[in-house]
Amino acid sequence: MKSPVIVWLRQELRLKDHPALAAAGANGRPVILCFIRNTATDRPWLPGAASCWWLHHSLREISQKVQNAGGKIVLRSGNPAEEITSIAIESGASAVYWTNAIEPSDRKDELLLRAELEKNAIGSEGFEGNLLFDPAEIKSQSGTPFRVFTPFWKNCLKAQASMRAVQQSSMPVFSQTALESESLDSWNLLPERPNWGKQFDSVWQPGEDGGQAALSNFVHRAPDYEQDRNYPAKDNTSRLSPYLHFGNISAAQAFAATNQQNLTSEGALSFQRELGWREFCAHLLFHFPQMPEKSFRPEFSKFPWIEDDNALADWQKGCTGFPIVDAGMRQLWQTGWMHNRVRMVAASVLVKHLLVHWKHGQQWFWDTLVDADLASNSAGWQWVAGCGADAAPYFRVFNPVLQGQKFDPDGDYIKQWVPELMDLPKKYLHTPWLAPAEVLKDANLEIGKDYPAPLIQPDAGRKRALDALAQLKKL
DNA sequence: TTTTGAGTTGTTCGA
DNA sequence: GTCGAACAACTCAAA
Repeated sequence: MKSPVIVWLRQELRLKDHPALAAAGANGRPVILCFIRNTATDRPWLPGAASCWWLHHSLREISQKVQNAGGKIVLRSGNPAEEITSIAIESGASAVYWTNAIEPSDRKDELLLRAELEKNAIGSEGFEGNLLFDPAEIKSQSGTPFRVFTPFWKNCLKAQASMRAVQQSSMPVFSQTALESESLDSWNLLPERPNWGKQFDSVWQPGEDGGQAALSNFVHRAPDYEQDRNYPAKDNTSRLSPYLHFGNISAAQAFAATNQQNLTSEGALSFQRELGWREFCAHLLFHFPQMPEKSFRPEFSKFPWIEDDNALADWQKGCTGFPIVDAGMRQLWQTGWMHNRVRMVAASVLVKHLLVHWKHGQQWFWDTLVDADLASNSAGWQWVAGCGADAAPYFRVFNPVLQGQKFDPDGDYIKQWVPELMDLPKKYLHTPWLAPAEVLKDANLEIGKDYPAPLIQPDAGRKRALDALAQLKKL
């Protein structure tokens, strides 16, 4: 009887195109899958509430699949190094395999586990699988990590030959283990009181099957992606982000799928560029592990942020008085996701018009997004705030009214998520506070009662942000 | 080696 | 109404 190999799952909750799993199951070796709910108290960035929802359903799906194949997933809570070593000893495993992670605390866990396993003469190996490229391999000509996206992605495309390819492998043999496992339900990953996730079920199908379905659905829409992706009402983004974050599908699968079908389509190339941004953010976090905590540009530690709990709460609830922002924030709360264009506008309003520290926005998105990803979320917020790598120039301040008029010209998106504005004529949909009294009356709307007045006038907010940034330059 | 040009997602102003 | 320029500072690659 061959001794089993353990595969430690984290953010690669799939069975196909899984290099660590394929290697573990090679030559008919029995495989034990395990997932450790990390309860180490010194660990920052434990999964947020929406992430927990997705995690629950992904784990349930994969564990069902493994069960159907005659095995089971071992679920444990605690410190990964200790738990996995003890699982390995209990099961007589010859080795533990995993997929290399990017998050600093995950990488620390890998080192600790490797050391623990070595002490017990158990093998260990980390595999690629989450990204298209190994972030340690990509360097500019001067040998340093890239800090600008375009040269980074050019470099990646030039090196396409060394991009990780999709791996076809048959289902491994799963060990019929008697190892103890906690029950998924006992982890209480789903919301209860209140059950804010009740709309999630109708919007998402977490897991590998849902990911494959979303990918093939997107491939048909990809030709129009370039044109339509900026219009939230058209809803022609890929919606693959949570599947990619949890590894329900791999980035390599997504890249390959859009390559086959639409080799020459602008839309496919533009989508692959977005995969490139995911890759770039991971690259940044890998090389600059402080990114989630500290501004990339050190001078921003002196930025005159305003601690304004009321403004923050209004922003979180979708009550800023800017319809496009409020629509986005409510879409986020109700579905765990927000359209990319609207994310930029909502984020810009928080950090520029309201001068609230980007960390508060980062934290809220972390808790509410089903696709919350430490690398992308942190890099994105720093980009909007202007303190990140390859960040927006300081003078680039989104005007929430103009953005709404440009990208939701008929107000369909706004009306979907801010129904109290339903009867307002198109002319005032983006500026309800400017509507004449009789128009408001006809629309059954009282500003300040049915819908808030804007927290700050767009031009005043813009000026205040530019002044704050100018002040920073003088220091 | 040094210089030069270009760089995800914008807005405003003045011609 | 449309269009180009201006709005920094810095990274990277190519000339």
